[in-house]
Parts: sequence; structure tokens; C-alpha cells
Amino acid sequence: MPELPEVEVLVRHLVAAVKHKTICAVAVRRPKVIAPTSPRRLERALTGTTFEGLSRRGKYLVFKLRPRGKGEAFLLIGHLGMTGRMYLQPASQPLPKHAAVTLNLGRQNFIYEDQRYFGRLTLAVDGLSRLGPEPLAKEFTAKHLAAALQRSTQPVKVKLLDQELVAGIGNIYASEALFRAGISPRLAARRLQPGQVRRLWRAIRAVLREAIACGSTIPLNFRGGKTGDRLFYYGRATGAPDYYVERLRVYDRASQPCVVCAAPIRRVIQAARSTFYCPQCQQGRK
DNA sequence: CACCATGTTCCTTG
DNA sequence: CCAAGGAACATGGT
Repeated sequence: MPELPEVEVLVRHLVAAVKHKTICAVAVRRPKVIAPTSPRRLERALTGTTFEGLSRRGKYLVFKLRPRGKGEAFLLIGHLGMTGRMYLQPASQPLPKHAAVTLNLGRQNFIYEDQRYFGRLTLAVDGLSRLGPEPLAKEFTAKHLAAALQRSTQPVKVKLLDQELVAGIGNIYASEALFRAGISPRLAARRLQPGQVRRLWRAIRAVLREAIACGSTIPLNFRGGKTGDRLFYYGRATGAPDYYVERLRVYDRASQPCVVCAAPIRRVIQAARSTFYCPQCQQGRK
């Protein structure tokens, strides 16, 4: 469930659930997701440690663990890929089909499940160093965005997915931010006018902030229902109120009327991924 | 059977 | 060396 807002909401919920809990046992059911860490090394490193904190960087979860005694605290890095979920459940409950790693915390198990196994839970920290600024932090300025866009001939939508430019925007919020800014996703990044860069900068932050606010206010079921609910980021959890479905304005709305001008929303493929936009509200030459 | 899916990385091509 | 495009990863839904 993977873009910045979803990870942020997950972290906020999870931090309260795991903080100060101790890992009694580690079970790696899919070694691929912990690579390049080996199962044995992960088990040795984690067993007996306590969760000291949990934060987010881009789409990554950063767990801070402290060993018993005088050992130094260290980091465990999580990434949800396309279909990853992390949550606690009673230790007596059977594990889900695609449980990739489970940590026994006593009466509860911390579950990392991932239907497609594209995610990660590993001691390898490298991924973080290549990330651009946090879009909601002060370091991410309109100036930074302008400079980064100037250097690229790629369509602006494709460029927004570059995690080195700014960390945490994915395929959904790239479309949403451009819609909100009224900029065509096909416009070459370097062709944006200063006013457009400024609007895009504001739109990125607004879209992410609102998504976080939305996720923070509805009841979350991180495991999802048996129907394969996609929770708050996309689709709707069973029994969740309808307003939630209305949150995304263009993503996955191909041929539906634009919420602003009623023109049919268009779907195009860019860099092998779907982009949604309103041809009326988001004009601009390539 | 065909095509689609919230992400990242690696390989090839220019 | 760099930028851009595409395939691969693995599973399931429509």
C-alpha cells in the first residue's frame, strides 16, 4: 500500500503498537524480501531486541531496534513494494498465505505479508541514501523542484516518479498532483514555466497532506478484508464511508467525467505506466 | 487467453 | 559517462 501518505499513516499507527515491544523470535518465510541479509543473520540480529522507534523516509519504513544490554541501536528497513502490508495479530492466529516475515512479540505477531513479494524488510540501509528530499519538509522548496525539472527532458509525470528528485511520490499521486496544478503530464519537465513549477510544488504538498489527513481520520484495517480490500489509498475498506472513494480526482477514472469540467478523463501510458489526466484542465504542449 | 495492477532495479540502446 | 526505455520480479483480478 505504497505511496508516501499510506506509509506515513501506517507508521503512525504502527509506532504505537510496536514501541517498547521485544522480538522473541523471527521467522523468514521468503528469503527474497530480506536480501541481501541472510535469514540466519536477520534472526541473530533481531532476536531479543526492542523496538525503540519507527519513522518514515520516502516510501520506506525505518525501524530503530535496540539490543538487550549494551549493544548499539541499529536500523531495520521496510518497503511495501506494490502489495506489502504490516500489522500485528494475535500469535494464536494462523499466518496469512503470503506472510513473508513474521516477528513474534510474545502474545502478538508482527506480520509483514506481501502478495507479490516486491517489498523488503532488511538490514541493508543503502536504498535510503539515494532519496531526494521529503516533499513535506522545508528542504523541498519550489526552487529545488525547478532546478531538478530544468535538467530533464522527460515528461513531467515521469520525472515526478524519480525518487532522487523528491521522495515518496508514486503513480497515483503523480497524476493527482498534476491534475491539481492544471499541468499536462506530457509536458517536458524542462518546459514548465516558473508559475507552473510553483503551482506544481504547492499541489504536490497539498495532495500528500490531504491524503495523510484522510488516512488518519478513517478507521484502518491494515490487514484488509478477505475480499482483498485496498484500504484507504485506493478503493475502500468494507463498511468505510463513501466519501473516501471520492478522494482521488483523476487516478483510475479513465473516460469518467472530470470533476471540474466534465470532460472525459484520459488514460495514457508513460514509461510503461498508466497516467490519468483531464485533457481540458491540463493543457500544454509536449 | 489477454491485459492490468500503488514499486524498484537491472540491462540495453542510443 | 548519461538518459531513456523496457523487462523482470510474482501473484492475482477482471
